[in-house]
Amino acid sequence: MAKPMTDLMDTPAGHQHPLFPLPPGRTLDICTELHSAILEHRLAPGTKLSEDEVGEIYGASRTVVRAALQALAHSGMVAIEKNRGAFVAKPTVREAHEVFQARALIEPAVARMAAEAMTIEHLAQLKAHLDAEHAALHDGDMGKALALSGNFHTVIAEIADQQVLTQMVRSLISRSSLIIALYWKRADTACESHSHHALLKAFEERNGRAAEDLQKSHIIDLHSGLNLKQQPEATPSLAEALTRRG
Amino acid sequence: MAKPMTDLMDTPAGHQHPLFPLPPGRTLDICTELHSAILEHRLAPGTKLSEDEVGEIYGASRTVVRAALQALAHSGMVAIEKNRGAFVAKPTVREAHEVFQARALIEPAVARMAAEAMTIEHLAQLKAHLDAEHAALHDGDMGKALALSGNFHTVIAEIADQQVLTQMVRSLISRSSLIIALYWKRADTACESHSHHALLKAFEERNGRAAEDLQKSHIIDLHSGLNLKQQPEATPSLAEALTRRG
DNA sequence: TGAACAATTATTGTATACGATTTTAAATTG
DNA sequence: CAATTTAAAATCGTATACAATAATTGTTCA
Repeated sequence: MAKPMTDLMDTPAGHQHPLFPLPPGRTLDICTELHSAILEHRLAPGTKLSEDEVGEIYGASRTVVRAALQALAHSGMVAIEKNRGAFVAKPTVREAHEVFQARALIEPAVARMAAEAMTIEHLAQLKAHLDAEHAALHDGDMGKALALSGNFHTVIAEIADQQVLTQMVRSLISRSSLIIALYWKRADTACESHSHHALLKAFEERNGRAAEDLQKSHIIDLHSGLNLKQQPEATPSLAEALTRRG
Repeated sequence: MAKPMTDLMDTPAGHQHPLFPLPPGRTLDICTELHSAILEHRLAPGTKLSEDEVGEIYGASRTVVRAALQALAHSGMVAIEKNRGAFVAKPTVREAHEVFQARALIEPAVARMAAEAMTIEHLAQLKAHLDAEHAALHDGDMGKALALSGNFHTVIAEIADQQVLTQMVRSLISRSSLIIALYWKRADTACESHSHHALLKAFEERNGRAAEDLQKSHIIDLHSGLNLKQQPEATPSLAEALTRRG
């Protein structure tokens, strides 16, 4: 099944990062760093990302920080407002619905493709992922566990060997992390683990149809675990002030 | 059916362009301009986009041009290579397949949603679109006709009132334009018109299922109209040299 | 006391300058 | 004459400086 098409990217710009269309450099480093921080819920939605501040933290000039922030804006993780600056994005209720509707459309199909392309190495990779997630949960590192949980979905897309869809899934997962930070109502974050293990079982059996159905149910379940009846915060300015100078 | 949810974007950064997450300004202007030029096949894939050159054309500094080029890179229309500069993207055969696979997955579902949300005004909008396309074709303005043909798909996504999916469709359509520029083998570009008219009929009948099926067939047909057996050009350097100093 | 207004501060938008890298072309040599 | 080396030119990566805009603070007046 594994065709000799080993090179993933034979475009002239084949050296750039899969997550951001940027050449290697400090710009990409800052992107990756901020991206991880957001995925691990170390940066709350609405947090101001001052160019000077970020630049001082990472020892970079405003020029490169600006490029990083704009890159994150294109991924939907950062909102840039004219003459006001960049903020960690705060998805609306509507966007939350749309993101999970899109996931329910795309990810089941991707899971089916992944099941058909699954190799022993891929299965081991997914198992390691679940183990790492379990370990993080055991250590009480909720942020890391959540980031790994989201990354599980991205890895599935990578296994499906569909770069275009992988990029879409990545963006949707990242935004889902912000949505969960704002709207998650359940206390049990470990419930995901069950779905992921079930998915793994379908993958082991190379059962594309089962993987598709499980993934669809899983995403609908995640969607239903959100409290999307109200705005995220009644007093956003106050909360922002508190989170600002924690 | 038309709910009172009139505001499309109630996020704090609600003033930015739907196509690029950029605040209004010259950066967005240059983005829009280059984007149109690429969609109308006035800029060929592989064309070098020198920062100085573009900046001189639009009377802007390199700073703003860079931001525009990076924005286009995030949409997949431009490839940036380290220390070499920006080029109009040249999708590979693999990417061409993936883009149309993604379209075949997403756009039929979007068409179904659009059919369910269709109003009289939307139908008039779509009709006007087809008329404009027909007029452009009659005037021999192939580039404009092609851009309008692609835009037809985007408008459907807008009617479906799904911003997240609309952004994805937009990106896929833009890349499709580049793919068609490189790999299209049929001479009859007007054949699309038939499919679009058939879609319009399904929309008029508010037949979601029919719209979904028609859209899927249409995209598969477009995919099959590509010559994806070979690399786009045997002597790319020559062609690039010609387009460079036209 | 509270609201409206004005001056200050801080932050972003843009332009320009300098260093690093690549490309191109000329010059040299076998 | 062709291939290689070397030097020049062009282009990009980054930093910094200045201008424009928004936020803040302090003041004044009702």
